[in-house]
Order: sequence, then structure tokens, then C-alpha cells
Amino acid sequence: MKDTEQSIIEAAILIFNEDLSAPLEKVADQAQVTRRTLHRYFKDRKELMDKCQKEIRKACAAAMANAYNTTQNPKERLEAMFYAGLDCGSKNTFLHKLHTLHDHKHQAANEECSEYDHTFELWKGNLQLLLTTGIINQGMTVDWIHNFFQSVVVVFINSQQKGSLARAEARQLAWFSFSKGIGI
Amino acid sequence: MKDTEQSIIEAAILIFNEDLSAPLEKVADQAQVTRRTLHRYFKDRKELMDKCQKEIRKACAAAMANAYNTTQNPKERLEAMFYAGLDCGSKNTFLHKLHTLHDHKHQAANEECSEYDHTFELWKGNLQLLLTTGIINQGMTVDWIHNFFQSVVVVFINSQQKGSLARAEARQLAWFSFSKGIGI
DNA sequence: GAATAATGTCTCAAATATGTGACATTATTC
DNA sequence: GAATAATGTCACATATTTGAGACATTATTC
Repeated sequence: MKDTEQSIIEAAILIFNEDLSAPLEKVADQAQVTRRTLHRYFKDRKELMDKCQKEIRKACAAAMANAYNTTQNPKERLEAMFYAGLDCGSKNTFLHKLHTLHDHKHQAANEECSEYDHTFELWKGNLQLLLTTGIINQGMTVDWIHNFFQSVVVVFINSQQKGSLARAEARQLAWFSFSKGIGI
Repeated sequence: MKDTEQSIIEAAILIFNEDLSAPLEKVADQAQVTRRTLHRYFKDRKELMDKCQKEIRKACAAAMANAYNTTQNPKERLEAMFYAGLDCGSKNTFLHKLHTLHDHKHQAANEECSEYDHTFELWKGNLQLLLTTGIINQGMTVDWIHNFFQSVVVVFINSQQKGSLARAEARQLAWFSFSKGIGI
């Protein structure tokens, strides 16, 4: 039995990632349910949005933690976590987008923001380690690398949507562009 | 005397780039005019959107052509055009976004699409040359590089919006990430 | 297969977004 | 500073989006 609530959330992440103010009907269509059903699961737009964020954090944090634990070596960790991030796809990029919006003021005080920071804590921590030990090019900053990472995920997603590149090939290309792009 | 029409277009590009279905009031606010004034210049949402696309094509195509003509050397051209693209900022990324939307079917027959292709004709042509002569890593494709380019522009824009990185520094970082990322 | 749960259909009221007319106010030009 | 152009304010009609009730239809469970 498929979980309707979950499939609506997945649909919403996909739609909102492209069009933040998209009408809920688009989300319902994407999830192949009626708008009425959507409203049975989510009181209103805000609640749906919140659930999306929670889902993303859960999925990304779990994938990252899992990748983190596959090895002790910081360089290998980087690669494992990179691929984990790729596999999270638009789940990954959506939250990031919300937190880089023009009018968004990022502040650790805000609970949303601190949870966002926490989601990528392990990832950023490992980056910091690679930076201070000089394995990653010195001119880089953690912020730049993190944004760059998110961008490469977008490139990957686009290539998959267009279907012009096989998944495995695209993953390799993505890792190449990312790792070389940060000076490894 | 400032050109109201132009400043509304600039505002719209900024807003729509972040939120495609944003209410026109947001655009008006960003342009520091009332919604009423916006409607005096643009019949409706569609007309505004069309003008945005026209403006982008004009600006990007001009910047690209200009950079193209600074040198004959393909590698130097790549760098010049890259920086030109950076300087076009969100003008650059907005059109690209429209043409990579989930439901967008890209087709040369469509006038919009062919004009889009044309905007980056010189850029893509030069890329192709670098690929066939083996200067750029063989595994790459023109599409991947173009998407990657657009992504790096986004990273650059984000860094500038946050103000955490000086413009000149960010430009250097961007070129490093891009050039290394495509295997130069 | 009866009972229960989930979803769809149709309807409607409220909220929000859109586009325009009428006129006041402010800039600009000569 | 009078004439003109541009913009703002307010009001309004229309269109779209949103959220929920009532009930029919379809799945699921026991």
C-alpha cells in the first residue's frame, strides 16, 4: 500500500523546488490525487511546506550520516557524502534554495535556520577538516564549497530529467566537476 | 532620469528567477513603484515575462559577442565569455531556468527555444571546438558544461548576495571552480 | 460480503491576485 | 510658474486560489 501523505510531500518538493508559489493543484496533479485529498492531509500551504522541510532534513541528514560512517578517511568521506547528496536529488536543493532567497535573512537564532545548519553539520565539518589540513585548495571557503556542491546537484538533476545522460555516467561527471572544482 | 520600464524589467527578472509565480506586487515593490504603474507599462503578466526574456537575450547575447571578439584564442575566449556570463548574473540564469523546467519540452521548432539556443550559440560553438580539439576533458558534453556554467553563476550570485566574499575574489573562485571542473 | 477507510466529485464561501477607471499628487519641461 | 507627463491613491470588477462540507464511489480489511 502506497503512502499518500508521503507521495504528496515528494510531489510538493519537486514542484515547489521549481516554482515556490505554484498553486496547490499542481502539487496534487503531480502526486496524482485531487486537491481535496491533499487538503485532508495538510491543513494549508504552510503545513505542507513545513512537512516538506522536515522530510528533507530527515532524508538528507540520514543519507549524510550513513555516508559519513562508511569510512574514517576524510577524503573518502567527502566522496561518499557527495554521492549521498546527489542521490537525495531535489530534496537536497530545495531547502538550500529556501535559505538563499533574496529576502531570507539567515540567522542561527531562527529555529529553521539552525536546523538547516544542523542537517549539513557532518558534511561541513568534514569540509572544514579537509580545508585546514590543506587537502582542499586553500583559497576555498566552506560556504563556497557547500553552494558549489548544491549547484552540481542541480546540474545532475537536470541531466537526469532530460535523460540525455545515463545515471552512472552523470554521477561520475558530477564527481569529476565537483572534486576538480574545489581543487582536489 | 531613470527608466521606469527598464527598472521594472530588472526587478521582475530578479523576483521571477526566485519565484516564478510570485504576485506582481512583489515585482512592483522590488522596482519601488506601485502595482498600478507596473500595469501602465505592461498589459499583463505575460507581456512582462516576454519583455524580460527579450531583455535577457539582448543583454546576454551582446555580452557574449563582445567577449568573443576580445580574442581569437579558444581558451582565452572561454575565460572571457565565462566572466561575461558571470557579469550578466541572474539575467543569465533566469532564461536557462525557464528552459529546464520539469514540464518544459525543449524544441528548436518553438521560436522561444530557438532564440534561447541562439543566445548561447557563440558560447556553445566555442565549447564544441575546445572539446573536439581535446583541450577540454573528453568525457564532457557541451550540455553538461553549459549547465555547469549556469550553476557556477548561481553560486557566484549567492556569494554576492550574502556579501561574504568580495566580488573580485568570488570571480576568481568561480573561474577556478568552472575551469577545473570541466578539466582544463 | 459487510464494515471501514480512503479518495473522488461537486459545491461553495473566503481570500488573494489581477487589471482598469477616475482623479489627486508629484516631477519634469519649456 | 504654467503646461505636461509620470506616478500614486482609491475604488472596483473579475479571475484565480484556497480550504472545507456533504455525499458518492472505490479500496481495504476482517
